[in-house]
Amino acid sequence: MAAKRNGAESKGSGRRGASPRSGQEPRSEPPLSLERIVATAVDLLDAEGVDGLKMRRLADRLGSGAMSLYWHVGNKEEVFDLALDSVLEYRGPSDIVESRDWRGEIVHMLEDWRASMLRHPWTASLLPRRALGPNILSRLELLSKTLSRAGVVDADLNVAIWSLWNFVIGATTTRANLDLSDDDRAAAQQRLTGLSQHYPTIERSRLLLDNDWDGAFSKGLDFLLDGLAPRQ
Amino acid sequence: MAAKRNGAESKGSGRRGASPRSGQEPRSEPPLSLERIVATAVDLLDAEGVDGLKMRRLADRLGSGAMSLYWHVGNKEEVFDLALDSVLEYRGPSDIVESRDWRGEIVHMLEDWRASMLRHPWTASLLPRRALGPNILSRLELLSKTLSRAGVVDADLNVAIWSLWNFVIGATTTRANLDLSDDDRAAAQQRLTGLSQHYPTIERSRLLLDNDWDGAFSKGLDFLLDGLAPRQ
DNA sequence: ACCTGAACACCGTTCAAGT
DNA sequence: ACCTGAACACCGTTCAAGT
Repeated sequence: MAAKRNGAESKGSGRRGASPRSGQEPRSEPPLSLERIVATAVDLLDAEGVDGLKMRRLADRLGSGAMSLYWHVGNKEEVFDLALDSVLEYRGPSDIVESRDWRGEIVHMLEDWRASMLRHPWTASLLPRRALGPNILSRLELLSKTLSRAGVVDADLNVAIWSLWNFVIGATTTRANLDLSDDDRAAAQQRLTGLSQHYPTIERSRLLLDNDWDGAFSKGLDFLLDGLAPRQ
Repeated sequence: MAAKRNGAESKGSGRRGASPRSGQEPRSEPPLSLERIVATAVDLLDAEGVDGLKMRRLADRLGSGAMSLYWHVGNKEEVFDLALDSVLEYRGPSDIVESRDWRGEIVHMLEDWRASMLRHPWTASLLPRRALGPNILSRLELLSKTLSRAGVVDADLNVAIWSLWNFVIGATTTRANLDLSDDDRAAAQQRLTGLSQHYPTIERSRLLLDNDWDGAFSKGLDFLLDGLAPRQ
């Protein structure tokens, strides 16, 4: 309820706070800033996962008191939102002017999307439950534009986008979580072979042991694109 | 690490009837049991969401001391696992003998899957991050069998299953979470229209306002199936 | 075998206060 | 404007102990 913080907008590009004499203090910690907080949060999440991000630990890494964060940030949820979006910035060509190969473009965009998420596995748990930040929206916009230009009619556009979104989200969350713990995999294998009479088909196809995630993603994406916009 | 509990198997099918609406009126609580714990956990999750499940609160509803749960259950994670799987029991025809319409069967299975999850929105956050219980595996087995019978060659089987899995997971998590908070939706709309020059395409297609989730799911599923196994 | 209260080790956040 | 320590209200879980 405190009337203090209101920077919930993330200030768009941030960046304005460049101290005139910046770069003078290699020794001591630079002052707190939204940018530093977000960047450090990403590091922490990379290192310790979703459950590893605690406000006190984050403050520790920043060399500040735990409560100092709350001047820059409303609460922990906001840290999640900002970290998530910051990691999903699209660095590919922001616009494709002459897209002869629209399908290749889409495949590239989605594989980049997936790769960005797998580089930071915690995004898989967060993305589906959080608000969409500007970088995420940019990706959707570009995807949308490319599909539209590729000839997908307006009536099918949203279905196409959500289908691709679903595919990426599902693939990354599954990949990030099923793969993370080897002991779980081993246990699952044990259980499956033990109960192979109950699940003969998926046992035979080695569904849970198949770890060609990359191949499954690109092949599945191909199938989906075949359905969405068959090559003429 | 205590050597006590080991009933991690969930005892097969969970959740059979018993006192339907016996909240906490009668003073004579039945004794604690895994089944009661899981069923009550589901109720609690339905009512309060993932964050609403606390061991103390769960014990309250069961009319027991908070620590009593730990005799039946290893920890909170296990409660999540058991609740999740118990809710995903498939009640459809457990086997399709003469499946003329395999495609219809698959659509039915997946729409039932989605419906089961949306009836308990918290499953959307849990399913991708947890171990696969027997009911989930049964669904995968049946799906696998049907696809195989439909003529999907073994080499494509795993890709097909994971693609459909991805689609269902992505669709339900997105639906459950984006739809949950109306204020978020309003905020997103505001932001989007305010920044419509940045995201003209998705603004024009009203991507974030389109709430025909059911239609998007079945249409998208149709597209995906077209790609996976084109009707001859 | 089953259940329990007290207690520990946290964690997010409020508050009153410093500069 | 920015930062802080002390303190509060939790929460999962251990433990020693009850029946």
